Amino acid sequence: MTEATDSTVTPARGRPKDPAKRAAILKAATSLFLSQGFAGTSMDAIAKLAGVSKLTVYSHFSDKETLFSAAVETKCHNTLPVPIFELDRTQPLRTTLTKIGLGFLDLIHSMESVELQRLLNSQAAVDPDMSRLFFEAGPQRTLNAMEHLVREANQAGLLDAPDPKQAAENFFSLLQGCQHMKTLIGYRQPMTASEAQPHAEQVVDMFLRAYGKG
Amino acid sequence: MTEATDSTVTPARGRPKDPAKRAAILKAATSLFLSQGFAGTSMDAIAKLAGVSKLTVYSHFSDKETLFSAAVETKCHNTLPVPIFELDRTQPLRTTLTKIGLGFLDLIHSMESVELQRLLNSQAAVDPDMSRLFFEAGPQRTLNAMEHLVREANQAGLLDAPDPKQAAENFFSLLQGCQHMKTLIGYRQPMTASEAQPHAEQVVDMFLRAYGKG
DNA sequence: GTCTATATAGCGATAGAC
DNA sequence: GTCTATCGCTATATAGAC
Repeated sequence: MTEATDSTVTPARGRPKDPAKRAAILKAATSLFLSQGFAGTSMDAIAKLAGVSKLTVYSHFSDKETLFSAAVETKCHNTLPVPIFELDRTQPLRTTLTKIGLGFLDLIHSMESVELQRLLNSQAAVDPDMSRLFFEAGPQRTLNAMEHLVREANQAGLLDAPDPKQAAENFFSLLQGCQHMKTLIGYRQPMTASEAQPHAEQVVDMFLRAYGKG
Repeated sequence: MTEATDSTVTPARGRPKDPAKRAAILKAATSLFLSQGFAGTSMDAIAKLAGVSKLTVYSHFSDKETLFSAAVETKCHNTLPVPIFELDRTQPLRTTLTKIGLGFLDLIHSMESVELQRLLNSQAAVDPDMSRLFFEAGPQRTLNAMEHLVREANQAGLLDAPDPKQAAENFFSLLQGCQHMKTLIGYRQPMTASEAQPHAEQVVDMFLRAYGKG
């Protein structure tokens, strides 16, 4: 604050403080919080992994909760790329849905997503804001895109789903299945690509049996 | 488990140790672990809630992990009453399925179940055995019973589900829906009875559209 | 066998030197 | 602005009296 180096060319104006250390801290914190949980991660461990001293950590983030929030935010934007949800009328609907399904399975069975959801679950009671952040940045957008696709398919005469929003939820619920719950509680390994294919096909099959234009 | 009460008539012989204190400790531990998590629960808090001293706790359970395991085991036998899965041919299948669905929703949205699953999620990486215990004692039995019912319904000509096991999983996956995930991460309150009714009906509707005969 | 009091260790957060 | 050394607190687990 007392300072100098006023009219220099260097961007180190006023209080340059953080070059890339902040990023290193955030990266280390994210990794540890996801794998060890909130209580299981110490500020010392974060500092050590980031290659800085603990006080440097505190100079960037006032306390552990603040750092935790920042770390989770950086991982909250898991979502399917919107282009997947474009209804391509040159392809059969079944193909489009299967492709969406595979993308979704790949996303939710990534170590990243699994650990993030475990973390949110464990902090659900204490950090409801974080859950809101996550859900609206990720799942909600995916659900909206799917609902939009169902509406288009209805209008195109490809589907007969009276409640598109509900149909979208049902689609992803089926994709999650029991497998995802088993994975979250550690009873099974995340689904592999070769397992995902038949599962997605089976889900699309049921979905079309229920909502397909008959 | 390593107990004795050897060949004496008087229960106070030798080392009677635990009258009902063990039960009190387990009850307190279960309550705290479920609501506060593993790291968030101290042995002091358990002792205080159980109304005994901390050393008494340690005399019954060698360490915190052991107590944790024992506490979780006592809560792992949540399952749907099997009688619900009896196929009553005097009632429409839709009615039976809706009843099962409502029972399932009531179970998984109970505070007890929600907290247990959050706990298992947070300890998934460190306690895989516990997840196995839970899944096989609870969800697996429910799934088996449902699969059996689907098989019966197939034979009775009420359903046309080529893969009964898969159909059973799909049924419960639909019931869980997105709502349950939102509840787990703390984004929504558990589903109430008045919300459960239309949801169950909607699920049964889709299920019968997909697997119903004709 | 059970309780009060305590040893030991680890974590979050801070004070002072470069 | 960054690092080393440390305070204060809490929690697990134990030692000694009734």
